[in-house]
Amino acid sequence: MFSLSEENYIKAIFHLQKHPQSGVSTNALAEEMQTKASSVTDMIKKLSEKKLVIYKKYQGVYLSETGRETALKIIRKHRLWEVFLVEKLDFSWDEVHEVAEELEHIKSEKLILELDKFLNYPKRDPHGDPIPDAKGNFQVANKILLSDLSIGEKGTLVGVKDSSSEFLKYLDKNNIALGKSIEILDKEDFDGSMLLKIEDQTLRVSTMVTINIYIKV
Amino acid sequence: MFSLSEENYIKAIFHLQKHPQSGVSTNALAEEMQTKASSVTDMIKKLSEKKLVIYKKYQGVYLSETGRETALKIIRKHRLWEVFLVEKLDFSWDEVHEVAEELEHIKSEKLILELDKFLNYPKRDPHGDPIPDAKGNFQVANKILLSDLSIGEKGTLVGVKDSSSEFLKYLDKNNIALGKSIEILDKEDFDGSMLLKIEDQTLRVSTMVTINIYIKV
DNA sequence: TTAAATTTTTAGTTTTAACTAAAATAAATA
DNA sequence: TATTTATTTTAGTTAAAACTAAAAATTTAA
Repeated sequence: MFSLSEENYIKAIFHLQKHPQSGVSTNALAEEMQTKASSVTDMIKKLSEKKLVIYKKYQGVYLSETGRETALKIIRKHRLWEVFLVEKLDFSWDEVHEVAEELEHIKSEKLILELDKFLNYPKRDPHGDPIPDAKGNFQVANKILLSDLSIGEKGTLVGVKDSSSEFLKYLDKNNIALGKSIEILDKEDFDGSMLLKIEDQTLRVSTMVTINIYIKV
Repeated sequence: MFSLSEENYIKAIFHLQKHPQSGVSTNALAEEMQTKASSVTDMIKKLSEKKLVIYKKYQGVYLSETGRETALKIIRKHRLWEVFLVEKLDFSWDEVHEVAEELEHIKSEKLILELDKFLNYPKRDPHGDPIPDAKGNFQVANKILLSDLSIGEKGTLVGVKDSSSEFLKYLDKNNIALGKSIEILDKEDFDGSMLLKIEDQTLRVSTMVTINIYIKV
């Protein structure tokens, strides 16, 4: 149906489109895809001809409805495979991304349907991100960034924004994991760092950490 | 490491090399790869530069030791995924090949090590073919073609030569499966067809069938 | 509101892996 | 052995997806 490269572009546009409501810029896409702006323009033209994106010169690019559906299918596959790797093959949450990046492109409806069943229809991946169902629907959690909480507020860790291996290993090392309860004991106005009570332990973390953790209050 | 196309060529050469002890011909490879002889020549030159094959113009091509190891790794992955699909995801043995053709190219040592463990180190795939271990070793079964048996001989069905969906569905329909005991009740000299006793049923099959079933006597 | 800086697009190349057509080599046959 | 036939290789193209360098459009700033 679509080439590897086309699928990766669609996915990248989907991820970048979330933040701004405006179109995705050529440069932003080039950055995300680790390529040059000129290559992006070429590919966008192709995707536009295939009706996967809406594109006007110099105006940025948007996913069409078909494009959005395509993106959600790929994301569904990616996240289901991540669950598989962690729950069945003993991968840790910082090891799954790269492999899932490859597995997400395997083309078989049945494979994903059966994998979903085998995993018992999981709703979230190992990083707390929602898994779209076969129709592309998924629940958007009412989560907020840890950095937006004030002293005294409490919540549960439900996701991470940065899924890099480095960040996840830091969390592991400090015993911070999905589902743990967190309370803000203190917050430093100066640099935004926080003193947290995570279950029974107390820990001071920098803004780099607080802006990458999602909390459900 | 190697491109998708390179891996598929290596695999094809491995499969074709089994039969004749001589080199694999350009035309045979073209047939196997569903491409033109000229494309094959191009690719063989590249594989030769990468030391995966041994090649002299007009002399056919052979896998080098590295090439053989590479082929066995891909075959190991293919067959492990087939076991996964059948045992965990309820695929039938005629549905697994295509998907495994894609999965076999996923690049992760850990993935295959863990998958092997998860499946409890299977020795054979759903079609009875041996699965190489992590070092590339596998047991060669002392199997023979059903067509080579004579009236009165008995054995167990241990594999199929043709793994096409059509053939496998034919076997399913007639209740012929791996592990079943088979006895030759009669054999027609004229066309090679056989009257078989398979467990409790009696069935007449054509040569097309007998030359594609492996028996262990 | 021009001029400078930035972003984006165009034009032209490169690489990979295919292709066609024609030439070269090897094998088969008269 | 000479000639015909079949196989294999070479030469030159094509398409996808990247690239560089330069031109065009947009945005920012003087």
